[in-house]
Amino acid sequence: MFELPDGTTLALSEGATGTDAAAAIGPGLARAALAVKVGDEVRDLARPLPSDNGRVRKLEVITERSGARALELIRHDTAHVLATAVMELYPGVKISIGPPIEDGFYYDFDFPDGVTLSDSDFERIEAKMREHVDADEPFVREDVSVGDALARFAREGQDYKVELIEDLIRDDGVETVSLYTNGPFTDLCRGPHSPSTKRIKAFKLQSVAGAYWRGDASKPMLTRVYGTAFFSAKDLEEYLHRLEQARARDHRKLGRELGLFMFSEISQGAPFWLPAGVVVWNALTDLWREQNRARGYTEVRTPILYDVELWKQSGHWDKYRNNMYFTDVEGRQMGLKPMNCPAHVQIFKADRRSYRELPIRLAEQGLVHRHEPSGVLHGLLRVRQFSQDDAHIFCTEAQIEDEVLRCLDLAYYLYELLGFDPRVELSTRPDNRLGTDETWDHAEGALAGALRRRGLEYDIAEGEGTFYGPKIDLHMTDSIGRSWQLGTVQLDYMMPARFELAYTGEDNAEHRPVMIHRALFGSFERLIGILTEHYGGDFPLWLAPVQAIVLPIADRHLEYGAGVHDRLREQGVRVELDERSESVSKKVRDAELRRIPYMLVVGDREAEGNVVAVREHRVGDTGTLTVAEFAARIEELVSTRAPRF
RNA sequence: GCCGACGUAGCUCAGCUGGUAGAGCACUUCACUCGUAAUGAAGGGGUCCGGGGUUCGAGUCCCCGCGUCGGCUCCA
Repeated sequence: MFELPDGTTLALSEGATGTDAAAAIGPGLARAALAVKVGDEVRDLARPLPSDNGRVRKLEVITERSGARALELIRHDTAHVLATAVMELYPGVKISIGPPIEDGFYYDFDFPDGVTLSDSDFERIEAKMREHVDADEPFVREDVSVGDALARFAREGQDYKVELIEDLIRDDGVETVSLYTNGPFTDLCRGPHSPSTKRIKAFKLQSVAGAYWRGDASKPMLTRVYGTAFFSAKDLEEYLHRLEQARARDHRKLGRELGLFMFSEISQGAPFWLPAGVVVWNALTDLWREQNRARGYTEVRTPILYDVELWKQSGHWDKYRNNMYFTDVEGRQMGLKPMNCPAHVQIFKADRRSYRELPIRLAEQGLVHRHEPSGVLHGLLRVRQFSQDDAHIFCTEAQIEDEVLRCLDLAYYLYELLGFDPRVELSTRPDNRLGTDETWDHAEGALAGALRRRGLEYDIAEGEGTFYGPKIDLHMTDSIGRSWQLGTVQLDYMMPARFELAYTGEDNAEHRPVMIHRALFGSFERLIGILTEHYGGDFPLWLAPVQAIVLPIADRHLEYGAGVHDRLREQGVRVELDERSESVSKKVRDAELRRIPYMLVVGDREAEGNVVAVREHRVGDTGTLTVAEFAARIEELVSTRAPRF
């Protein structure tokens, strides 16, 4: 017995297939069917349904309308068709794996020596793929013994498939594997697939990239082809259009257009902050400083260059040396700090500490240098030199959960202000770790407890904690869907031990404090990158590099305009005056393109009435105000850090 | 770091199979003095990423660097 989504039940004879089920429900559904979902498992239509063993199981027929599940099916189909075409066009190519992924699929190939692929080859490959789609070739599943499968792929020289099967035998003890054949192509594949290639209505190859076999940098590099597929050309077009629009929000493009920052070959991975970018930075610094002060942090500043002895003691020499920069100073080896923690530890150690002082919360806009591999640099989001909104909290074991909760409160205060909705991750003990299980139990419990008290939903990243403690990470997504870590709250038992930190307890005995490492913006660089994309360049007034621009209509209005400009500047408004002898339309257009929130048009009427005509960015004319009224409005929006004007 | 693509004026880009560089925007000057997304004209501006090589001749072909982009790996 099967229960259908509408709650009705369906009885089928033993051995009935997915096709039979769809047909039993209705002929239209049978035609539209791509696969069936029984329980949580999606299966080929042609396969007999699993025996119900007398239980009622949920059954759903997957069609084009089934959303992500259906798209995943035909994207996986398309990956097979891609491999089919590549095998035909490039004899001797070895295939590896080709799964569906978010928004598309990929297939990894190992081309014969001397053969490379570029996107200029896509047209030819797509044409060949189209032939197979048009040919309406069924996907035929066949379950074979691992012996037969191994023999087959070994004979064909498909080494990667052989390796995959050998691993399946070794790790999972499988005795049979499934093969799927479409047209001339047979692949080792778990399935499921739709009935035939004809179900792929629209597809496109998108990019080619290198990818290590099994994601292991010591293994051969394969050629990965990315593509996507949809049920209609219209859906594909819309998707490509969305991608294009997302690229318009790219912070690297906006950063140049808005004069926020620049890069130079002469210092790879290190942003040059331009005047407009510094305004944004400083506005964020004001927020950071204000909130730190309000929440019991004290601000410090520490050096960036230290004797390597410090890094040996902290463990960075062992664990992080490859990412650090070193230099010789009069024969002494020095290293630039990649993190601020050992510096803050020095401050903690500089005095005898009492339990009465704890928690001690040291905050710093700390400039750190990390030697990131050149291939991973990415605008402001991955750089080699950056300023963290760092803080280290030295506290007792008993204070941990409250302190972590305070960190989360601050994080969410900031994130809500910025309009962020982060993904939260709790990373637990890794295999390679310091400390006892009891310590880890307590540490993980404290983090989870704080998350629970805050009512946050979170993913658990098993084993992804640092070797010195578990952590909570807050992630945001950029304009092209990549996830970046902004905030982090980490518990650390190791650093206090390595530096023999101690405080005198109520019992007059020495105790070891616990350290909490905490950065909520992550870094100002990454934050501004994400913020730029988040706002699409339209910064809220409190962050906008230029908040208003005065646009005189004709040269004879320059004097009045200059007066308006000066009065606003005295009120603390970041204001400019467009003195060019251009048309109003031109001045408005340029101000709109610069995303300036307010344009103040002044002509005869305004000069006469001692007012300004206010045009709001992306809104248009909003009427006339006196300069004082306008300044008050700005002041209100800035002081409340209003999300949008 | 690895794989691939790319690198032409400040920006965005054109430059067929080799015959010593071009557009739009921006900039400067002049004219226009304008009421809410481009007024017109003239002008200036380029070691074609750098270094080798092939060739009578290289922006164009080859090699080596550097950088950027997309992935992969990495990411306190």
